[in-house]
Amino acid sequence: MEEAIMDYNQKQLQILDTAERLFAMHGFHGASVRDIAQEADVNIAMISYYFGSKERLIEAIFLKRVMDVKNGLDELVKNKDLAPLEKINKLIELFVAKISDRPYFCRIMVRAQATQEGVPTELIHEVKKQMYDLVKKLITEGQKKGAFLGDIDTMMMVNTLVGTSNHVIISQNFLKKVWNQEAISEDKFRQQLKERVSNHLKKLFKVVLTDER
Amino acid sequence: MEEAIMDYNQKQLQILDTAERLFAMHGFHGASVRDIAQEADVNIAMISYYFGSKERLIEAIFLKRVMDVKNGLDELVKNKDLAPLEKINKLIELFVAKISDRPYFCRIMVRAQATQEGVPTELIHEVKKQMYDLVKKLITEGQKKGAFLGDIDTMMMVNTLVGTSNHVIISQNFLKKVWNQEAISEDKFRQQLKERVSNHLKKLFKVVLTDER
DNA sequence: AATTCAATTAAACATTTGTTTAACTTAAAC
DNA sequence: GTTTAAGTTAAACAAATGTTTAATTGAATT
Repeated sequence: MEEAIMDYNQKQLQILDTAERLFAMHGFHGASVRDIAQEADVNIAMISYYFGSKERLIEAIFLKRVMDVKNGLDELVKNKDLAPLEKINKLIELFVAKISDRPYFCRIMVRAQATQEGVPTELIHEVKKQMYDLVKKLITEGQKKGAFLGDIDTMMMVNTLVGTSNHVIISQNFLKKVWNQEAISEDKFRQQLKERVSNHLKKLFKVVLTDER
Repeated sequence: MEEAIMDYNQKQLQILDTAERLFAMHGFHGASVRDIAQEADVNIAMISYYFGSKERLIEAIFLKRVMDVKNGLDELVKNKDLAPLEKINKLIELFVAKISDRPYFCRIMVRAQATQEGVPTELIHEVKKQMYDLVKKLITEGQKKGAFLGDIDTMMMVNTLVGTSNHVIISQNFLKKVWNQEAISEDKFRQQLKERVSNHLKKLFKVVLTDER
């Protein structure tokens, strides 16, 4: 991968950030290059100049963000001295924090999984596979140590972790309305939500994986 | 709602079905009216003739499908004589079956929740609210009868139900690859998946809501 | 001071977009 | 058989799309 070490200049970062937001809110085809250029306050030709094309632009966004997630997962594996359930809890915290802090990219990811609209499918599958394998490993380890129960649908647990987290993030606006929390600030609400979904998932995994409550 | 009772003719149904599939796979802006017309084997002008515009076309799709879900939920409420956990199980079965049998619409729904790309937001919020209220009611009832535990984050349980189901459906292709099930047919696999996610969620709810395993 | 090359721009490019038009066909109603 | 209205069509429409061009600026290098 040629662009593994990419240091973008200020203007390139403006473009990337704006594009991420607009792709998330209107979809790949719904966000025009002109809109992106205007909101990023750059000339429209600069996008082709720096990134080559619209497709390559969203690819750059993916490369930038997916690497983050991968590195985060790797970091977790190194923690050898944690108890099985503590490792699971760490993973939940880390994953929820990651997508909660990048709600725009989370939306793009969800879209990309639902379809294949000009998005690097292999990259997504790769990072998803990594996630599946990690959870599988953590649960199997816990079972071998006798800390976790035997009959667990590991794969479905991953789907619950990822699916619940994603759903909460993308439904943020709806939840804010339903819970009558429209007064408090965006950031504050996101922080609360992060906490709540994190605790919810931890409890869920604990009660499913172990005998304790 | 003027179009509550809409009986579409053959050609209109062709358009609706094709549009549902293409909107799901390429997004609202990614699927052109020309593509839809061509794949549905109708003249392009027929879409404006029957539905007025592209926006009104996707609205028609939503009206057609969302009503299905609403009616399904209403039907469930009538079952008075079921035990609390059996009601929950029934709800899970019904919900999973509904979105599993309509994977294209499921994808459109997920997209629509992630953003607001020319889609009737109120309609979605309405049916989501209904879902939330129903689960809340079922759990509260179970708690009053002493069948369910006390400290339950009801809202997050809904997010787990909806989020997990949606995620499994939209990740279908990925799961098929990861599990090396690429040999079996599309329908067969979807059936297996439906069964599996349904059982998973039932077990999840049981172990969280009650003391039994 | 002259040269070099990346950065920046407005304008133009060819396609594709959603929608409408106006002519034509079909088939039922009178 | 004529009239009426819905169904159907190819063509045309203006607007928007992603991308490229060719000219110009800027600043560093020679």
